[in-house]
Amino acid sequence: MQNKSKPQSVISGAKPRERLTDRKRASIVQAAVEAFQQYGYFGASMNAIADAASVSKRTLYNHFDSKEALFDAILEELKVRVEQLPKCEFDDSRDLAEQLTELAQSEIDFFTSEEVQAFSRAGLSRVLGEPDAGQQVDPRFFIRRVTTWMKKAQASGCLLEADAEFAAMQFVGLLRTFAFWPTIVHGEPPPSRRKRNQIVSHTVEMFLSRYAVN
Amino acid sequence: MQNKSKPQSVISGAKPRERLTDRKRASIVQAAVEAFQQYGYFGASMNAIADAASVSKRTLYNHFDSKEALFDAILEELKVRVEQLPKCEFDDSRDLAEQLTELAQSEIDFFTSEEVQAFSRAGLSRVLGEPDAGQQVDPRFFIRRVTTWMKKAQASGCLLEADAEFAAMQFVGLLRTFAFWPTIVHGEPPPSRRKRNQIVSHTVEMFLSRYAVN
DNA sequence: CAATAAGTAAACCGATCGGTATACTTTACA
DNA sequence: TGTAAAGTATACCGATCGGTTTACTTATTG
Repeated sequence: MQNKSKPQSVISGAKPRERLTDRKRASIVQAAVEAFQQYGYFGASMNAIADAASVSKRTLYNHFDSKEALFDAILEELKVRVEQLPKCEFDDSRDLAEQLTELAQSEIDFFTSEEVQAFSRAGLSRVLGEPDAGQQVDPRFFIRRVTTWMKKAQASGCLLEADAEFAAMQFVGLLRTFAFWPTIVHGEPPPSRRKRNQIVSHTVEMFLSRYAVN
Repeated sequence: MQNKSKPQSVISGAKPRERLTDRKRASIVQAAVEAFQQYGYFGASMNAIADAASVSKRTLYNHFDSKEALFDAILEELKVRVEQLPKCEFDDSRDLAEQLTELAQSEIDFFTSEEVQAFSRAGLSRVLGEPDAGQQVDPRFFIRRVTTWMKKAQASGCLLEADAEFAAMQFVGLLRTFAFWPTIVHGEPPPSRRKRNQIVSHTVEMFLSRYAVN
């Protein structure tokens, strides 16, 4: 018997006194996230996940009926995370650039986080190998928050009228160009806090130079 | 031992009057591109590629020592393609927006093309499953053309001084946000000519509103 | 404190993978 | 036209995969 103090789910919060079965489950999820990140969906074997989780293979299959089910369970947890992001309501009494900066910052913090990175890599590798099975995620889902912000800012007359969703994609796209895709594709380390601030400020600057009312 | 005498593109279709061995090779490559695109690097099996190419497995391995070699051979062809893109030299006697539009258009045409899409999917699926073995592609490679354009435009005083590579990434990133990643990730059909023109014009507009000297 | 739910290790299954071996036929060219 | 190069079909190899089975031990709980 080795570590009794296995960390909890990478994705959900910490809970100190859990039943063994819950700890096992959390251990599995953590190992799965790491394995999927490191080797992709197909490269991560259930054997390896069970080993890394210090769990017998049968236990793994008692918790999750299949590799797919395991993956989907993690995906579901991730979606919850997205919905728990701060609301970022537009407030026309506050400075526009300041609010945009906040929005960009929370956005960039989200998708440079380890869990999101891990799962994006895994999800991408899966969708690339099983084009059919991957359409469970709405492309608009991850920019919905920004889109609604844009709409409100436009309605308040603080932003030029334009296709809000398009503008939101430009905004998020600029962030992802520097802080998401390079990490995913080239395995670069995620940008430092300082780097991220630069990216955010350049993005806000470009966005406002196009959409600010003057 | 691979190439003997083969100036013709491996990626494009087979020509009628070739030696049998060349036709076989071309057939293999074509089948491989399609298989890699459809099933990803790991999902595409050498058996399936041989069958699809109407070639015996031994012939496949006579042309390419391994799956990796086959993949790399195609990758090499793709690089040549990139280098053959029109030069797009900056010309300060011409309208800035017009030139930027041309640059964007040739850029977007390139990475919405079927071959580039196919190979991006394959390359991505591979790099996600073998993070170590995939770093043969320089991230700067695909924006080099735009970067040098930016530098010349800046030197001519037509664009605001700024980090040329960063600006190039913003420019290309905006294009890819709409015309590359959605196709790769969500399997959407590539945007129509009309759609692409819209993307180009919005991108040029945003870019100029930030970097044009006025 | 039993009963039972959940855990363990290890062998096993059928399928598939990348790649090779064998034995033979077709194509290309000096 | 004869021979070497390149093609074919098919079976095979060892490894690994997702998932199951067996026989047993440990935790949790009424």
